[in-house]
Amino acid sequence: MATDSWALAVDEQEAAAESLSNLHLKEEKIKPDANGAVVKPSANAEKTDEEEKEDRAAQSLLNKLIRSNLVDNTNQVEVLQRDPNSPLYSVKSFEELRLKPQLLQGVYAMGFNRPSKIQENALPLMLAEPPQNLIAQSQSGTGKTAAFVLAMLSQVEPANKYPQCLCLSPTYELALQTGKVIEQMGKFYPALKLAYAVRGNKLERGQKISEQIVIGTPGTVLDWCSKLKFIDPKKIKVFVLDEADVMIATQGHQDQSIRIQRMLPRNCQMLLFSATFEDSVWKFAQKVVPDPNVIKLKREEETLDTIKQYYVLCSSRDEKFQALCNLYGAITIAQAMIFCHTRKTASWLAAELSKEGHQVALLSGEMMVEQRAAVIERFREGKEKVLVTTNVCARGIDVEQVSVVINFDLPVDKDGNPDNETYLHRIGRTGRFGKRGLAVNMVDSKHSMNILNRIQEHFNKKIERLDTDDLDEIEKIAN
DNA sequence: AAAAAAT
Repeated sequence: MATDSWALAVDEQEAAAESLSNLHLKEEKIKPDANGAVVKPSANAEKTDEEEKEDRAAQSLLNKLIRSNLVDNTNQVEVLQRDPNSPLYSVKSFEELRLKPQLLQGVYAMGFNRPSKIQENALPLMLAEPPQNLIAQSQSGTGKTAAFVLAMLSQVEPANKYPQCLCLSPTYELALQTGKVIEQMGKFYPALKLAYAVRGNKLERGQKISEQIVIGTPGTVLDWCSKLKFIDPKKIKVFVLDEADVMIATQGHQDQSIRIQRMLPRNCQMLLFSATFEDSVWKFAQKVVPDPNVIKLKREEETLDTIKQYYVLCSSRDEKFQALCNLYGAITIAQAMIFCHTRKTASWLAAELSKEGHQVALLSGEMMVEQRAAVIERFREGKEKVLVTTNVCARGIDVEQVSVVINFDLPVDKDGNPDNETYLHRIGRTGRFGKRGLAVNMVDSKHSMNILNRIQEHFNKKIERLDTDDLDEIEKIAN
């Protein structure tokens, strides 16, 4: 894929990051000590025996907490076709799909050998002639992104220098992440270009863009299609809604998403993907998508089997903070995300943690986009171990080393009711692609205990108490 | 309440 200025900037950042991390590896080279035991010199150089002991305790705590069943791949896929008479089939290999050679090359270059469960069923429908509309629900980390990127890339005509595929994401960070997948998978199309319709990406007025694929957030995309006329929506062939439930929910980005959708041509293919669809949203989805095919991965609660869930009982925000500090040694063994309800709490918590001498990163919607891009990049590279954030990072953000999610505030909607979908998405940031994960919920009142109990009932999955003052009890619970 | 816009 030809790189535009934005993509080039990303490439340069990556190259710089790579050389930095190589340097880091050299410094950290593991070598045996005098007794033949292998230690990481830089990790223990300035630590006292006491601190080392704490480190070991934290490591063993983490290992016990996240020990869990391996992924059970027995999830069943349910497929409802818009034409029940046409043959139902799934593919077991990418070759069967007869993709263009450049696309197949891109698929293999990304390390995909065979389709995932959702891809087996979704790809034949999406690539059928004529193109089919699809509403698909499957858990976090099952390959939804690759599925719809493949659909866009197989429909696109690189020779036509105007936007033909449009993908909407709920946040800036997710748009960047998905854009990277599009760039990687499409890199063997020499003439293909991708445009990012996100905040801060300002273009010169008065001309159309030539990129064949556009990824973006709703507000900017709407502007590009209507007021600024950078995009001719009538020429869009494939329209993708990622995290579709929040994109069409009244509480979410419904207005803008639907306004964009109405500008598209009648025969435009519509693809809706999400891990969750609350009942009312599911009904609305089937109303706005003409003749949809529907794919559901049964037993959504299976997701939770690879994630150990706990709660910590406190009586105030300050106590939650203390409990979090007690846990800190354990959570920083790998990477962790800490979710707060408001931007204000997030920035307060990040400040308090750094006052305690902990290195943390902060990410919320009140920050400038340049800053947000830099923070998420540092977190991805592992330069930041702990990310304090809001619901901006609840969905889709995929950082492999994240093994701990902490709900400093439980997810609630605007009426103060438990937000089960957001809960599932948040803790789904860990335990991705079959890895194990740990979720810790901080409770600070009768009210939030009630919220937690309702979440527990909704998923019918025990959330156990964790006492961060008592290491013995932690061990006991972990066993 | 958060996110999302060149308003």
